[in-house]
Amino acid sequence: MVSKAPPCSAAATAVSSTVRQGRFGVLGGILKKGYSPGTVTYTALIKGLCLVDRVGDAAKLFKKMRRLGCRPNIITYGTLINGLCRTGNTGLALQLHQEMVNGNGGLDSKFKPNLVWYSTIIDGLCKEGMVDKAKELFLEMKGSGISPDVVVYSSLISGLSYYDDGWEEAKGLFIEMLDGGICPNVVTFNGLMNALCKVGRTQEANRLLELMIQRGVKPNLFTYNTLMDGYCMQGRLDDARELFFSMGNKGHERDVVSYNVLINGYSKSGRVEEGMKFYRHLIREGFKPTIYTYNTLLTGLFKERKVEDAWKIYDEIQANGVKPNSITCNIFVNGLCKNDCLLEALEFIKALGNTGFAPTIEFFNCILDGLCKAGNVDTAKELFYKLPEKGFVPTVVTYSTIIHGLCKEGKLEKANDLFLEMEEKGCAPNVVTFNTLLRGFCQNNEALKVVEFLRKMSEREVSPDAHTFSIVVDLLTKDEKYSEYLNLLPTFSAQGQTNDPSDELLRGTESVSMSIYIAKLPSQDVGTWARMHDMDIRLNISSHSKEYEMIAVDKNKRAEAARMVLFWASEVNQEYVIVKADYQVLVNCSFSASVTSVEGTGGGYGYADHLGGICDDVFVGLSALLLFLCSFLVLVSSLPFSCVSARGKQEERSNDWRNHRYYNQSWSGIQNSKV
DNA sequence: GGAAGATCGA
Repeated sequence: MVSKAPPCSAAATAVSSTVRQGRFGVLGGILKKGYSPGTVTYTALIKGLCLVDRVGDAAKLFKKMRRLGCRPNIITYGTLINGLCRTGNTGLALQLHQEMVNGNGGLDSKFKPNLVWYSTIIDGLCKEGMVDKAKELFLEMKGSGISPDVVVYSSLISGLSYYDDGWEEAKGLFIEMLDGGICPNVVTFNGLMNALCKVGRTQEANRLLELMIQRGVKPNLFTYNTLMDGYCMQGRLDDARELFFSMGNKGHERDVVSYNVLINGYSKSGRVEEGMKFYRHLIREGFKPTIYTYNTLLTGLFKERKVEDAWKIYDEIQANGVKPNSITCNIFVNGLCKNDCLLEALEFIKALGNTGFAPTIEFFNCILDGLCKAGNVDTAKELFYKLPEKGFVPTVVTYSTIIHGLCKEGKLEKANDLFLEMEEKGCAPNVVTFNTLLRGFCQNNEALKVVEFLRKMSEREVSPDAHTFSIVVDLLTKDEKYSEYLNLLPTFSAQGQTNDPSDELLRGTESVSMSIYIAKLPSQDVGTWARMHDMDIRLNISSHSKEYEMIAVDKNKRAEAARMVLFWASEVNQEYVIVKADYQVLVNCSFSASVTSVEGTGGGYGYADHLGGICDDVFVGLSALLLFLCSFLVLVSSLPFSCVSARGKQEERSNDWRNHRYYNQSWSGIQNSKV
């Protein structure tokens, strides 16, 4: 069917004005009267549907108009692309964009998108974390002769905060726009500050604040909330608090987000009581709490095992008319399971059924984990096998959870069987699955099994992570025969390794050293961790694995941080004795931090001397690890740090190592022991 | 004319 001439503009106007009110019956009326809608009418309808968030229907209508031979114009494309981007369907928007540029295989006319549409898609892509795609489009746009403006730059700069190292690129873009004569505005500054704060570079963010004031750009509420969150993430709660109270003086009243940020800071640092105080303050001041407020508080409460208080908060959510979301439900199910309130968790899920909330496989993963943690791995297995009947497809997480439960109870053979079963069913094991099994076998001193699974891992091209290394280190250091195992360790395939090997090596060694002492810390001692905020240490407590992960944000403070943590640990927990592995960590940290004056004797060397007295071959163990890392990277032929020295800024450090007597001594030891 | 920024879990 070919469309007739467009209907009279009066009809299109009627459609346009009524769709805005969401009255779509008008279209039916027009069709019944024998009018055939044209592009303008369709576009108006699509716009109306987008306005009331019925983007799916808008897309259907778009398809229909094309099927009926009515050609979309540039405004039709623009309207739909806008709607799709706004509702998190940027992938589809991108497809449309490409059709629009290429002319849909000759079916439709080609159009040249303008600045604002590029800006819309780039922003949408950034919001959905597809920053690489956004960068591609950015180049495409520049290639077609459109100069990006401050909005496009700002979108990209804030999008880059998705990546840990995004701040460097964000900074580059910032400089690029300055060079191009485009003035950054408050949004641009906020975006860059956020990228810096996300990785703990609050000092630089502060300098940026000064710069913006200098340039006459007035900071706003977003600026201060961003900075405050940066402080919180570093555990610098006192600074965050100070900023919170000083905001009023700077002419920016606090908003509910300011409260949320601070409450989140306290919750994450194991000081939920203080978070609660700010929550009460918020209510007293007449702010309306949001679901963020509650989710944050609940996370903190469950983390500190305050299940009763969590239920009280749940009542307050209802009382204050705030709508819980899927995150709230997840926090509850997870929190209850983790706090051994399995029955309550089941009740909770049952209650969710009445609210129309549909549990997902992730919910069952929580339940299964809860069952396993409570030592009911058999019940968990029963539930696990019932899931497919109910239409839930077990994921790699589901399998890994059960495998974890089995390993925990020493049922390693059954764990091994389930591994085979998951592969049979076509579910690919990931690094967590392997780590779980490896840990199980390590704890049982089954070195041959460890080697077998490392080999499987390499065959399936699953890249090991810091935990894998830490598990292997554990085996290497606790067993005298580590050099024998070392010869058995497979050489990992270089395929699938896209990262810069020297980067990987550095990350690997640093994470390993962290993991070692983390494993030795008293795991329930939240108070100790709270005292770390002066040290610029970002704390990430993973409730799932009940292990602590920490990153000293400032590399130069790592060694100091490690020392402090170890001594706190021995101070708080009388049973805690500093062992040789701890010294190893200190030495390793000192070197990796290039700190030269810890404990007076000169950084890592000082600890190395202590270490020498305790155990001469500790460095042999350390080098064994390095060698393992290197063989994994197929760098066996070169010295461990020769690849590192390729990076100019690490030159000094690698020399430190190579000249060090322990290092040389142990290196020759390893060379001899290698067949 | 339109487009951009901060807080929650796993």
